[in-house]
Amino acid sequence: MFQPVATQIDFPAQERAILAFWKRTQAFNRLRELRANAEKRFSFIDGPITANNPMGVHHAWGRTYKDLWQRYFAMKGYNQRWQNGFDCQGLWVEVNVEKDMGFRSKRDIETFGVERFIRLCKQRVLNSAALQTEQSIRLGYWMDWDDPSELRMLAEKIVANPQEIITLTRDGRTISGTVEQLVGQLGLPELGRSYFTFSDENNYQIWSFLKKCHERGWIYRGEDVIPWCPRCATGISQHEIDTEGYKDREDPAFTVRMKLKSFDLSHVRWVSPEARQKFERAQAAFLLAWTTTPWTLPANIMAAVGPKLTYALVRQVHKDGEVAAYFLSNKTLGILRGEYEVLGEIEGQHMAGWTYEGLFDDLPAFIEARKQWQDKHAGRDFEHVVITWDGVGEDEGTGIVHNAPGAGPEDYALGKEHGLPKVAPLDENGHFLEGFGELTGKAAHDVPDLVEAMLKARGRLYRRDKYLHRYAHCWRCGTPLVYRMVDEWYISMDELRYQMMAVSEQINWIPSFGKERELDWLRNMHDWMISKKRYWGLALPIWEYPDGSFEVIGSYEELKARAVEGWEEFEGHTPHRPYIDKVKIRHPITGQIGRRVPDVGNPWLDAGIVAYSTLRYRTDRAYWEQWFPADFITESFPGQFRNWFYSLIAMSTVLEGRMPTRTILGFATLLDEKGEPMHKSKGNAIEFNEAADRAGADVMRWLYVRQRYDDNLLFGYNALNEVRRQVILPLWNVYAFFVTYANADGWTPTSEATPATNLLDKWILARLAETTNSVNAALDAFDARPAALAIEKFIDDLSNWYVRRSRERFWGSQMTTDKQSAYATLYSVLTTLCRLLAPIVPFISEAMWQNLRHADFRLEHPEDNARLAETVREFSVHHQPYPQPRPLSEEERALLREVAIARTVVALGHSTRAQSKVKVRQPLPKVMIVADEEARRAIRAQYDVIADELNVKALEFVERESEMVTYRVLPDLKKLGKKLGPDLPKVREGLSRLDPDTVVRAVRAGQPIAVNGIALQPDEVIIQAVPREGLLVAGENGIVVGLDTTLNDDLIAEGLAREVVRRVNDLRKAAGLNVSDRIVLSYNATERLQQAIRAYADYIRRETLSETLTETPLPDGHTASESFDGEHLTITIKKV
RNA sequence: GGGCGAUUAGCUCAGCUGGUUAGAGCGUCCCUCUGAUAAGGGGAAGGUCUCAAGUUCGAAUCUUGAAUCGCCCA
Repeated sequence: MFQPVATQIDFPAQERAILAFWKRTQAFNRLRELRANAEKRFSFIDGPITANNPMGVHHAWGRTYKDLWQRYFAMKGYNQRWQNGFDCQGLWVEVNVEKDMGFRSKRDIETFGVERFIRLCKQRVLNSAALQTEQSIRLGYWMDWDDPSELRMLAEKIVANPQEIITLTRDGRTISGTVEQLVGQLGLPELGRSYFTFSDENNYQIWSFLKKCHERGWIYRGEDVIPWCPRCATGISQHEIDTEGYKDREDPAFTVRMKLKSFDLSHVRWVSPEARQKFERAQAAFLLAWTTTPWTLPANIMAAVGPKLTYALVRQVHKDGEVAAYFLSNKTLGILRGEYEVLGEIEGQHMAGWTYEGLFDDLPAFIEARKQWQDKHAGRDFEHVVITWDGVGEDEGTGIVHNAPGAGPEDYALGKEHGLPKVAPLDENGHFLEGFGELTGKAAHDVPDLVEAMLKARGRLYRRDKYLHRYAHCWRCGTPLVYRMVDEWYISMDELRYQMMAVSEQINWIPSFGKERELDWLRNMHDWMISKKRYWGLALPIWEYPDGSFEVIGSYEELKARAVEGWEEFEGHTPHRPYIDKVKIRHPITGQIGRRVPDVGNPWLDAGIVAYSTLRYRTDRAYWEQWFPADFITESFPGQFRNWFYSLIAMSTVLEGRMPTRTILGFATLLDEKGEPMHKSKGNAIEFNEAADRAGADVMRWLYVRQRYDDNLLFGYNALNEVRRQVILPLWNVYAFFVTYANADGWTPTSEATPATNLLDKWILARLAETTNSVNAALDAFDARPAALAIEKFIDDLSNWYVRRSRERFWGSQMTTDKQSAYATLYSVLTTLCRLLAPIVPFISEAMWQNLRHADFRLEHPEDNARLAETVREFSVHHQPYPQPRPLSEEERALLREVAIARTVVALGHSTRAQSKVKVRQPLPKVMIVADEEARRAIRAQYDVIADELNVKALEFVERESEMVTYRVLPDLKKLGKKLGPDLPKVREGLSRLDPDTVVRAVRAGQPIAVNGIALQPDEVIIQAVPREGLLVAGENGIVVGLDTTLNDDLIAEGLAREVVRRVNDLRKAAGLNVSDRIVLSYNATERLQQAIRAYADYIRRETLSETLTETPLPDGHTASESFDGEHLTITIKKV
């Protein structure tokens, strides 16, 4: 006996029961044991999930793929590592801890204490990891998970007392150490389970990578002007400003007047001689420069003009009587206020070298800058000068760009190029430094009004406008960025770039455009900025000496050997600030004392090293060799070309010059059902837990798996419900159907396989083999969608054809050979299907498997679970071998074609019935079919099935086709187009005039046809059969089906009998009877109906499991009364 | 500013190298089956294929331009 199966089932509840079953039986550990000694290995490396917040439904998408292929290869017998990863270090953790603690700046952290702050960061990571672990388990994701309660215990203790000695157990072994030490060992061989990028090994492995870069001369300290987040007080690297970093923002646009000091008018084309005189009478000449970042104006050094642009010289008389001359691009005159007069024109290239009075030369910062400049340049001063730059446009502004080399990246490069000084106005919090007068201490984005007032006081403001543009914001905290001149550490890409491109070429990118994207990124990327002026992260292993030289330390051991100071304070701690900062080293030659640069590392270093750090590259090279490179990695595409994929490839290229993975699968972005990004603040976000509770993990997984990789996934409950209805429910219903009848018949699986003789059985087994082949091929190619679609089609065939057509075979009370065969076939199909489905929908496949294979063990009973795990070695569906592909026999292929044709005929028949409004319940004398020889063979073979489906007494092939169809003869355009060209319309027209029947006869006889003097070969025309009125044609096979709707009394009576059967069975259902319950039936009916019931009494009794059928009213029982087809019927049933 | 891609039914998308009547799923409406019943099946309505010009016997498909929207990079 199987456990009874409910058709109305709460799938999420069932999933929770399966999770409990897996936990009690340690099903995952059994799988690891079963595969531990396998020769074949499938190496998957997990891209670490940011351990910062709960997991979202977008994470579940990628994690479904990760689980899918790990399970698939496990079933195929491959050994695996099953290691999940958490990304732990970096600004995102700091930002959240700051938020929790109410910190507003780095100073708050310093006041609070860096050491305590780092502990809070570790705590947040551990708590998030615990939550994400629980959620991943809920998704059905099988990994070597940590115990969430252990992680929470560590999280609590890492703050309470990191030096407490504790003991953890693993497989009966105990491992002791301080909390801090053990946290630093998470994921390492001793403790196992998920890797954490904050682990000691991960950090030290990056050290050795950086040392290797340094040995090649690629590490350098560079001064640059970079995007800077004033809140986080750190640089934001090029890698991090992705499109999400840009947001619309309104800024003030200032047009300022820069008063010219020296200029050369010899190239000016004056509009008239008077114009020149007018210019000379003006009080002053100005450049009109434009900017949308007014806070950079106090750092202005230069003004740039486009060398090829043409500038107009205009004269304006202002209200206060000032007569001024202005230079601005002649395409931007619209920016001028009031009346103006154009005096002349000059090319930008002739303006180079002109000088102007600085806007803020009176500020102490400028006075100081001049002093320093003069000290360096033998007393020579610098001038504010006009330079030319191709980057100047005239679509907006004035065609003259103000330039502040200390406050903009292009400006910085231009300043360098022209040998001009840089005035850096901002401190690390984005506030003005000393020497900027009233501006000092104010935030860059807060000063427009002040700058406006200062410019006005100096007579330099021309106008102020509002300007809406896309502006870079901090990707973590959303603060608008500034540009700031700083020292940062870089890895030079000069050589590495090309090596990385070569490595990227070797990788199989899915979808294939991924490779081009990565190569494009590599071609264009700047040197890799690896430093961050923060606290929580990789301690950059760079020790600097007072003379500016530096060394890179490659390991813990090396540092220990080199340490001359502070080692005692550091020892026993993870390599994080502040302890690591205590360690000092001595320069081997100069003897100077070096201290570590305070910077931490770019977090992508942490994630990129995992192909080495988690595979024991430093400690167990043989192990590494076994698992490197990965066979497969997968992450969401957007962003990862510059992030994880990039850093993974970079580090592997440096360390080994090899690809880190053979295949990279990328997929698009998850959006809400309307196609909009999910945001908590927008209220359209769906929490993972909520989705799992409402829809179930299997349903979610199916939605993910059937998604196209390069399309965004529009995720929502409608889509989920669709999957449930189309895939999960039909599957479950077939299973429930099987169990219901098998139990009613007392059927149990036998070991000997009975060869299928019934055509339906043979057919569904062939379909299963066909499906198995497609699914294997798709999954081998890491192509999830075709696998899901093939299974969907199979489930549909199973449910809507095999089971529907086989139903009657399960009904009789006797156990016949055919019934035996039907049970055996359906059982075999279901158990194979469970295995086929297992990697995609691990829960429902397990639920079905356990009942089909281990019905004696109750899933919900812990004692049964224990007994099962003891007695059956491969007790879970996930321990089973995956269904293997096999070639189909010729007979099977023929059968598949045959059924396809039969189903076409049925579909056409149903369609004609619908059109003629004769319901299927009413038997009809015959259908007439036009079909070619192959189709006729198929139809004959499936005669009974078709007749029954269509409820007709006979199928009849129509010999004289003209009874049912007329013909249309068309030219085969593909063939004739090339051959005839412009003559085609003539032939086309001519052909349409010929008698179709004559043409058909000729074509069938293989004779050419003459059309307007051109001979067409038989294969150059296409003959279409056009069904006559009331008939239908199937396009592909040219099959035409017509219905004979003539009725006689007998057919009508039979139709009425079927109505009665249906209504009785409705009543049975309404009365809550079992399908096998027997009843007594009484009725009262109008005349014609009464006669029909009498005539078909046996049939009705049989179809309703009625032992008696009488007109004597039953005293009690369930009664229904209905009218149909002009008749009236009252029935009463009673269970016996 | 540069590069790439997209624009097809109310919605989400197919439509290969030009070819005869442009498809699917969802949604809507109608019908229907019923020992799977909080399902299943069938049918219908719905499209100037973003716009304009060109190439061609023939253009959703190729070319050019425009518009709009994405993505990537400055």
